[in-house]
Amino acid sequence: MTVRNDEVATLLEEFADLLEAKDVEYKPRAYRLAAENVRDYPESVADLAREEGESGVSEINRVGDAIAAKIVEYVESGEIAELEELREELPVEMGALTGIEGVGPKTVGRLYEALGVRTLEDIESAARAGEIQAVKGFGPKTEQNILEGVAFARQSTRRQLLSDAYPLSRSLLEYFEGVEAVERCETAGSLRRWKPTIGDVDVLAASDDGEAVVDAFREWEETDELIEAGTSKASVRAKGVRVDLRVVVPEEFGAALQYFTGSKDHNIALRNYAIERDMKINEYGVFDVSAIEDADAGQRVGELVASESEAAMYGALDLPWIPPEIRENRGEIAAAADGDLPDLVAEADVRGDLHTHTDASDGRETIEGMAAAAAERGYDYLAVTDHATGPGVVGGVGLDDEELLTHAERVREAAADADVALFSGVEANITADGELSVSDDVLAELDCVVASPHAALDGDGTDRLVRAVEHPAVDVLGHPTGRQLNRRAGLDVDFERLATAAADAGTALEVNANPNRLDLRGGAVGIVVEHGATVAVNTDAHAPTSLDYVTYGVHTARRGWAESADVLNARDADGVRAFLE
DNA sequence: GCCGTTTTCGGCCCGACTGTTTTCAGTCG
Repeated sequence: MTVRNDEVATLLEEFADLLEAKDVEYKPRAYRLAAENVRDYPESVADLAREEGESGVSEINRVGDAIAAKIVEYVESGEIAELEELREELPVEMGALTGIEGVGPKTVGRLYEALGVRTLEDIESAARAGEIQAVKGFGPKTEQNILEGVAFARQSTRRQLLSDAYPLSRSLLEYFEGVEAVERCETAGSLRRWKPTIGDVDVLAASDDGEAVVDAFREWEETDELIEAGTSKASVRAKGVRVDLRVVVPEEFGAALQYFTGSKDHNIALRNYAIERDMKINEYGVFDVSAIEDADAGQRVGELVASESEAAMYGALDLPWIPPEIRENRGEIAAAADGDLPDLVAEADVRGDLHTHTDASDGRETIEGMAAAAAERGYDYLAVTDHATGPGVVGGVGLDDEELLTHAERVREAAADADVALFSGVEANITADGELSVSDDVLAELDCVVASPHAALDGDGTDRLVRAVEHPAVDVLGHPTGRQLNRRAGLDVDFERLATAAADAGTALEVNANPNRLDLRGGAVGIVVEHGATVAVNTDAHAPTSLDYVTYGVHTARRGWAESADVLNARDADGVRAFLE
């Protein structure tokens, strides 16, 4: 059994919550920090535990001897004795209960002590019975808020996909354009960094009249429910997504935008970079504190150097502006200081799509319709890669060998009248052993062969995927891990090995831009690019509108530091033809 | 429980908001 990093991290977070509920000091924070670093650790922590034991695991940042021992214990035995004891002492469904807005570990602990509340059902019936407001420290408002929060917590434990959060943020920004009190506004937070899933939407507005902006926010047509509102910040629920607004004065907009975009790790590293240069950076600006004795004496201590724009904020530290997608403290500050920031691929660089479907398999549009949609986007070419039959794709959806050849002929006929170059192709299935579901002589007849895993999507997939990229007919490895956000984790993959094999074989690795997939993810793109392999940003579109997903794919590739030269479909048609041959 | 050009013990980010509290605790980002 493989133990995933996020599984270990979740256990450590439960540890933290249980300790916090018991009013233990400082340890909860230690467990949470360790959990974050375990979750972000680039390799399998379980493998590390098995191969190098406690000393290896304690090499992870913020993981010391005690937590390392617990991780090893979990990997070896499947449980942690001390966590089991804590669970017995406080037998509550911690994750579910803290999912209620406004309910944290301490509240859970107190309600368990006072009322024996263990589950969402318990807390709901206690609230209905009026028992909660009778507990010291709780009142009718809190009880009512819990009651309202329970219903939402039941259905919404998931993180939002970009395809939910991004359009919502655009809608709010457009609305604010018409609000007089708003001078400027911008998305911040993980959405601006284009993380594949979003906890909530953060929007920042510049105004000298915070109350007017908050009032307008409350009247936004998408607002379903007000969560809280003050004079400088407010939160609402809109289409099931939490939207947080902050209002700052225009002079400090850049500082606030930088601060609230994060990531937290990037900001900590940047703060330290500033301190080393006798500067101080926070959400109000960059300050020169070289002449100040106590730089911690206040929020705006020292001589203000920059605050109005983000570029000026970085410029005050002698750094070029760093694109939000790479603000993850993965070396971007050093690269910026050295003048080595990548020239990231842009959406306008994309010249075509190499993984699309038509009504010949499970798409909803004809070859001609998809070609017209590609032309309308200004593309130079489109590959028609309908499903082949095979593991994970049933006959009736996928095409067999004979149907593939007929379909390729129809693509060639359509190409004569199309305003873009058309490549005939297929999305073949990769079997559990790494073989393809289409015969070699059929593959040889097609311009563009995408090979993707559609079945047996768990366990280590490296051997199988390496075999597929080394197949001479394969041009693109489609959605390599097969993950689906909020649904399944997909294959475990040694991306270094896969990237090396792909670079040697001249096969591109896909960033599938479908917002349910985003596979490869940004971190994997970084490894792929570093090892010299080529990336293809494809939408896997099953209808013309899905070609728009390219936005999500490009920003995911940018999270992996991909430049235009790394991206196959940023080349012109001849360049792509040369690669496919 | 973790960590150290504040280094082996003594600290651990912090401000806004809400609700309950008569001066503050819990949650959230």
